[in-house]
Amino acid sequence: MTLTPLTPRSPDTLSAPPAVLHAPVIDWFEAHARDLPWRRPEAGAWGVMVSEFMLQQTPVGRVLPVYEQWLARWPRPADLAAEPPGEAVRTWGRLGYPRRALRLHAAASAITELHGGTVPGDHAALLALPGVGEYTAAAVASFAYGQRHAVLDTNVRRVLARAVTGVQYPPNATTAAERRLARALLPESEPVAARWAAATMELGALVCTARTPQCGRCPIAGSCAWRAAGSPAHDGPPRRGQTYAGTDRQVRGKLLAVLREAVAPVPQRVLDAVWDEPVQRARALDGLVADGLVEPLEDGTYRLPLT
DNA sequence: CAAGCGTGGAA
DNA sequence: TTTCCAAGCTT
Repeated sequence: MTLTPLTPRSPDTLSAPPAVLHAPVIDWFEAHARDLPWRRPEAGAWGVMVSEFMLQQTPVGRVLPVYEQWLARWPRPADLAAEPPGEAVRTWGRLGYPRRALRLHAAASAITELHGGTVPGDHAALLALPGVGEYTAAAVASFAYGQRHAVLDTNVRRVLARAVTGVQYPPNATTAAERRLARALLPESEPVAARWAAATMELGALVCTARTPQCGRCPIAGSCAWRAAGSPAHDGPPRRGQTYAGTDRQVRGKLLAVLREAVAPVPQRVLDAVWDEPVQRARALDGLVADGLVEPLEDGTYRLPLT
């Protein structure tokens, strides 16, 4: 089989969607997909949704144990909705970005009240749920309900940037051009499109990785525009890195860690011990309260929210 | 639309 | 050691 390298071009000029990509990527997926619990049929739409929340900016390996605990304790949205949001925050553990736990709890409540306890399959209804954005709505509709959507996560964006556009990395923020390209590449058949979405994501996660892509194991290396161009290094402004040490985020993390472990309301002085700079400490705590992650009590103690 | 939001593993 | 980065969302 001869693969013709794709030359860099805009989606507007795609005379025909390069279906040459579909079969190799999907075949590779059939052979190499990881056996993840949220991909098994018994996960259901709720399992898929829980996994998508947890996987927002958190690696698979750290999600796995918490996912299992979560589904065992709250097998349906209504089970979670019946408990205080603080229990969601506590069970979230150290996955990071704990507002996601709060939003997942709020989403479970909305699903219970507005959708009879069943995760909606409608893209717009999904998008209306707390914590569900463009990516997560498409992912749930596609993975749980087999629908045809452009599922644009960081993995897919990187695969398309390289294989089709011919650059090492996608832009910092998702662009209209990327959405157009992803839509143009979507297989016509609904089930094939759903498979394609999962397959491109997995290819980005396992082979077409950010740092050291394993091109030797890539099913479309022969038609990759980036390789055809000589694998040029990223050109442009450096990708925005995140600092952490000394930030409010770090302080928030320390404060919340204390509250997660506590079985009773925590006195102010215990929280004061986690950070010595009082202005930043107060700002961080205020922020947690404002976010609804922490509940201040009349007596000056704090706990995870009951409401 | 850029900034803010956690955490830990790997290079 | 430092830096990068991991299935984003909200404001």
